[in-house]
Amino acid sequence: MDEVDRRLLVQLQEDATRSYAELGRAVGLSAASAHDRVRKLRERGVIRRTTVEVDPAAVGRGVAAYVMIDAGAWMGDPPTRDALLAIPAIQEAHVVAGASSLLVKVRTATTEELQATLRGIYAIAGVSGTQTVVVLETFFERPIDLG
Amino acid sequence: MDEVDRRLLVQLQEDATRSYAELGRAVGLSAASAHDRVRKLRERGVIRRTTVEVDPAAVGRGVAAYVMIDAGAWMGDPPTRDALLAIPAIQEAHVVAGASSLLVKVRTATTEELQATLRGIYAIAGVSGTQTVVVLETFFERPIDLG
DNA sequence: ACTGAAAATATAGCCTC
DNA sequence: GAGGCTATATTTTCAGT
Repeated sequence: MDEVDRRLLVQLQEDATRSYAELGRAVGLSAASAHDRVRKLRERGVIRRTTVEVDPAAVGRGVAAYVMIDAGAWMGDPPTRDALLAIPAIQEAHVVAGASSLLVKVRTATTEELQATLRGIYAIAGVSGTQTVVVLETFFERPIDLG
Repeated sequence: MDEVDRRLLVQLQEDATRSYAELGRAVGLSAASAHDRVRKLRERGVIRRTTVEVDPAAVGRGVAAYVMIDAGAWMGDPPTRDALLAIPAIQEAHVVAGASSLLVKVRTATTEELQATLRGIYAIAGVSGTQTVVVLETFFERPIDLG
């Protein structure tokens, strides 16, 4: 993970369709060497995967919300994780420090579906309460800053 | 946006390095037709961009936190957006409904840097308070469910 | 890490339904 | 308008150095 790797990651976060020739040019390497670097970044797990960012509204997932989950007991264990994974509308789940125990990000088509998702969350063992923050507008979402 | 498009998006969200031949096979189309569909999805903005997911810890951004920002006045306007954009550690920013006005996701190397970021947030016009939720462990982060 | 060649893939033009 | 076929241009990938 030297400066060259970091610059390759910046390029790929911006646009992962760039050719290795182009990547090499951007960081001062041949296409083959750039390719080699990127391959190693993948192998080491620094690059977890290559994916496409989809417009949520365009695929009927226009409602986003963050749900903070309160618990009577510790919920930071695999059974909780699996229970959350089983709810498709939950896009992210984190164990957090603070007033609540867990924080999840939910994406649904409608507020009715959001309500159904909350019902599903309450059904998980240990959940004693939730606070929901509905997203009105997303200002921006961007890659990790590697400056 | 028919069923075929949705299946293409599922494939690409999983792994955007898949060849068009492979994509075509997965949805029952020729490589050329699959390519055509994907091109149109990009043109229409359904696919916003192709990117790589980077392991935050591997690039020295191991600390994640959500910050709820309280405001005395309405902060859902472009000047606020620009002020948040100017803080590199802020990865996402949303205007939300609830007790707070804004919710941002922050990624830093250390808790000291998190503190500095909070200082930066307090410096924005209109901010009257914050509540920070520090991520202890991320259970999972996954693509939008297109089922 | 670079060069050069081989294999795989992406892309464009044209045709058909 | 959408899919499919063919041919060409790029790109990836793998030697060897």
